[in-house]
Formats: sequence, C-alpha cells, structure tokens
Amino acid sequence: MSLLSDLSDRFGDAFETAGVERAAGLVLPSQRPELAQFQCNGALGAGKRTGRNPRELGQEVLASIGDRWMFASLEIAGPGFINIVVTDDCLADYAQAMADDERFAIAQPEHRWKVMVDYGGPNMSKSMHVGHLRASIIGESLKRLFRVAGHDVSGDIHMGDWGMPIGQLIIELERRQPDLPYFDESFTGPYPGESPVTLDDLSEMYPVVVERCRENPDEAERARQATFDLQNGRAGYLALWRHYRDVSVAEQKKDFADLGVEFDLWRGESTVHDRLAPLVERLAADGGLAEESDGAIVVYVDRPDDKKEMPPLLLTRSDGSYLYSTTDLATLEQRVEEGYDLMLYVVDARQGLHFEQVFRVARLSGIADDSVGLEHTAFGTVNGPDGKPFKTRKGGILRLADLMEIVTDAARERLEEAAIAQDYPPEERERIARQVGLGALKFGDLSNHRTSNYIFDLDRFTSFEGKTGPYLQYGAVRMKSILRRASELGLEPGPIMAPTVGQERDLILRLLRLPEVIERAVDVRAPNVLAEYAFEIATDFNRFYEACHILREEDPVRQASWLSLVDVTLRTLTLLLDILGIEIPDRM
RNA sequence: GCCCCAGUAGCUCAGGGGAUAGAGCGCCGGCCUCCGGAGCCGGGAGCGCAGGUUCGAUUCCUGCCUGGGGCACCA
Repeated sequence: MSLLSDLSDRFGDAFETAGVERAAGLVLPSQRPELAQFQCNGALGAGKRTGRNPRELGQEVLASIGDRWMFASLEIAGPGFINIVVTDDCLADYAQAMADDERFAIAQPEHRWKVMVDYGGPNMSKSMHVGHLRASIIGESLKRLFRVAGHDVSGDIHMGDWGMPIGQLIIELERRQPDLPYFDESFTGPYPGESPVTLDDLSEMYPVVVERCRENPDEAERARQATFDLQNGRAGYLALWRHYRDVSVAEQKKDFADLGVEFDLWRGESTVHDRLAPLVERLAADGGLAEESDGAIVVYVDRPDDKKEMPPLLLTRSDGSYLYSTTDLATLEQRVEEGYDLMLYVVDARQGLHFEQVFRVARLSGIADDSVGLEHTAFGTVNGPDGKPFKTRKGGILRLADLMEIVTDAARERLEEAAIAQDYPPEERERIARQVGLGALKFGDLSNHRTSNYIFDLDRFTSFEGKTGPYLQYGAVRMKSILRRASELGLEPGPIMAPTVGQERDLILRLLRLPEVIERAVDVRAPNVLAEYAFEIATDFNRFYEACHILREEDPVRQASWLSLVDVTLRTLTLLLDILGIEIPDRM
C-alpha cells in the first residue's frame, strides 16, 4: 500500500468514527509545503454538509486517528484544513517498502481491462511527418502506462490502407505508365514481383493526384471507381495494392523502430475487408438501423436531445464502395469479438465527430454493449509559429526521419563540446546522440497536455537544458555514475534510514507519490502527468545530490542508506522514462 | 449558423473546488581544492471580459470577446 492511500485510510476511519462518510478522509500532498507534507480537506466539506463547525469536526477526527506513530504533527489550520507531517521513521519505512517492491507500491487495478490502443495510423504510401509524431508517441506511452498499471494491453497501428487514396494512386500510376499489366483486365499471368514504384514515388504522386481530383470531377469519379474495383477484388489492382503496401510498410517499420514505437498488431483497414459486406447487410436488413439515402447506405445517429447537428454515418458510397467509417465500425466489432473491453483511439482531435458517430452506431446496433469502453483519446494539432498546422519554411512537410536526424545532430554537437565524452568510442557517441536527441524530442512533445495544440519549435527540441528530456537523462546518468563508482569502491547499498537532511526528505516524499501519479495518469489518459512528475524527481534528486556528498560521507550506515535511495530513485525514474519511451544512456 | 477545443508571466507551457497560482526559456547576480556544471542557489511580472453556484472558483455553470478546429459519399 502507498503512503497516501494508507493515510487516507486512517483519516477515512476517523471520519467514520465521527459520523461522516469515509471519503472525506482523502489525503493529498500539501499545497503549502512549508506548512505540512500532506493535507486533508474533508472537514471543510463535511462540516458544511452536516452543519458542524469544520474546525471542531477536525479536532474530533484527530482525536480518533489511529497509528499515531506515523505522525510527527497533526494540526487544524485556517477554516478547517488538517495539516499532516509524518515522522522521518515512517518515511524511511515506506521508502524501504517501495525499494523492496518490484511494483513500487503501485496497486493492481480493481478491474483488469483488456485494452486496445489504436494509434499511429499512418496512411499507406506516405512518408511519416511531424503530424504522425504525436499519434505515435502518445499512443506508445499510453500503451506502456496501462501495462505498468497492470492492464492487459495491445497496440494496433491501424494503417489507412483501404480507402480513396489507394484508388487515387492507382489512377495516377495508370496515367503515367498505362502499359503496366496491372491495368490490363485481360492479363492473366503472374504479376511482376518487383514494385513498379518506390515510396518516394508514391509520396510524390499523392499530392499531384489529390489536386487533380479536386479540380476535375471526372478524375475524382475515376478514383472512386478504382477504389470500388479494388475493394471488389480486381486482380491487377490488388496486386498493385500489395506493392504499395509493401513499400510503405518497409519504410514505416524502420521509422517506428527508430522512434522506439512497437506495435503488437500491424493491422489496417484492409484487414476487416471480409467483414464489411456482411456487416452492412446485417445493419441494412429489415428492421435494421441502416437505410438508403441518395444511393448511399447510412445510419442516422441523431438524437432528439442533441444540441448540435449530427449527420448520419455513411456505411457505403452511392456506388457501394466502403469508407473509413465502415472499416472503423467493422474493426470495432472485431475487437469486441476478441474480448477487448476498453478501446482507446489515439487520434487527432479533429476526428471527434467521426468517432462520436461510429461509437453511436456501435451502441445502437449492439456491436458494443455498455460494458465496453470506447474512447476517442484525442490530441491537439502541431502548429507552426503562425498558429497554423506546421510547415517548413519552404511550405513543405518535415519528414519524421529528417526531424529525428536534426535532433540527433544537435545532440551529437553538444556531446562533442563535452570534455567528458572525448574518449567515448564513436559507436557509443552515436548511440548517445540518438538517445538524447530523441529524449529531447519526446519529452518536448509529451510534456504538453495531450489535448492542447502546441507550437512546434525546433529550438525546443534541440535544447538540452532546463525542463527537457536530456535534463532527466542527465540526472539518471549521475545516479548510475554514483552507483558504479560506489560498486568499484566496494560500497554496498543498505537499509534506508530516517532522512536527516531537507533535500533527502523532499526526495523521499516525492518518490512516495508514484502510485497516485500513475493512477492519475491512467485516469486522464495523459502522459504529461508523468513527464511533469519525472521532472520533479530529477530536480529533487539534483538538489539532494548538491546537498549530500554520498561518496564522501563518513558514516557508512548513512552512506549505505543514501546509496539505496539513489538506487530506488534511479529505478523510479527509469520506469517513468520507459513509459514515456525515453532511453537512458550509461553516460553522456 | 450549429458544435468542439483553447485563452494563465515578455515567450513556450503546467496546474486534482481549497490557504500565498507554478516551471522552463530569456534577462541579472552568485556556486567552497566537492560523487559529472546537460547541474545548483537567488532576483520581476500573470488567471480574456461579465455574471452565477459555493463557506471558498484559474478550476464548475451561463453569456460575450479572441484564436484554432469540425459539420454525409476524404481520411
């Protein structure tokens, strides 16, 4: 059990004894650290509700508090705050328990969810750019967070590989190379094993054909037809589609591997193709939800109490081809059948209406009953300095691979300035540069709240001082360095003693909050909660480090205790950075 | 027009109905023969506006202003 939950239990008991609901006993870290370590505000609200004087109620609660050994002081302050300071021995006990526990006192969840995190979502045939950064690292972080919290989690990339863009790329290639066998309906022989295009070709073709379809309705119609034919199994198009998919996936695998993002499932819209027709048929059957409208099949999802206009969800176009609404619904159905009971769609906030529509159809049709959690875990847009979606100076997009190279270059430069790194082998320097560059990039992104738009600032991702990823990595490296040198000197970590120095006490107090921080991050599905907390740990450690010279300490018992404290701090920070997807070098 | 999200320090951002709203950057000044100075310590300034709920509102509600986004055959 964590210190905070134990304290809340003690106070819950005491409030119950005083005739008040035990929820009033909730204990939180104090907002006024100079007054107390913890506070309980329950007497204020409960006093109001029961018509009792909050200060008197507080006194009554304090009178029946159990386990007095834990407390150094308990006071009523102001209108009825209960200020709590625990003893240093109590802190030492809890710190030791945390150090001895593989789960760091993180509680197992009451309900172990089978969670599907749907994130990344790159479209086929396009190189990944900065816009994919958030989807990828927020999703990866949430996946790891839920795992640490004790849930059963899978991550699915859910590639966009079955919609209109493919039809567009088919007609674009046909325009350029009409003689390829993929376009010859009479062709029977095996299609070439080599792809006629590279991913670079596709990336160049895509905006061209999109523009043409926008200007010319006939071209748009042809793209729709090609999409329809592909979805209905035209052999040449399918063969071509496989080439497109293969060249796309090859590069995406590399990009995601470089980024440290690992999917359990590499599915896509096309994965559920066989489910689409039966699904639509079932929904359109007599008495079903779906109906025809202007040739298309739609489901009306508006409700009488809707405050806003709620358009119907389109299941098919008027030509019978499918849209991403259809594949999303079919994918949702597949996931329910596979037993997932919580689905997190880590997707740009701008798709909010789409998910609301899909979720409504899932509920109305009974595809997902109320026991299944469906959430659009939305995130904000990455904007340029002008407040518009980010573009490079030339107006183009910045490829993710190029961005990773830029931050790695900056980290390498910084490393070359560092005297300490002069004799590192080149391979290690390269590895450190990559870890530090990515650390800056990921922390810079994840420390923003998930839902807020933020301004993309390259300087921020290439600066390594202050509240940055490298600051946290550096703190961890210092810890590793101390433990390494202690080991060389034959010094062993020992039992954690009661803290005697302010900075030491502050560090322990910070560490003991871990279980509640994890809980809160899970509740709000927000990695920035962890980023903030990890920064506070690193800061508290750096202060402790300045105040207490561990390797020079003359009292061997205290020194051994400090080594244990460094060890548990390092393990805690490592856990947090791992959830954020940030690696820690051995030295930097 | 309707709906969603946001407006906090010069800039970029945190902030869980509670007491005196926090960081980082930038600017100024300091850090002992000391475990790694990508560090530590000190210094100024702020909750868009108007109401409401509450003992108490940056936080919840309403309206307005400003910015971003969405609104059936794209994803």
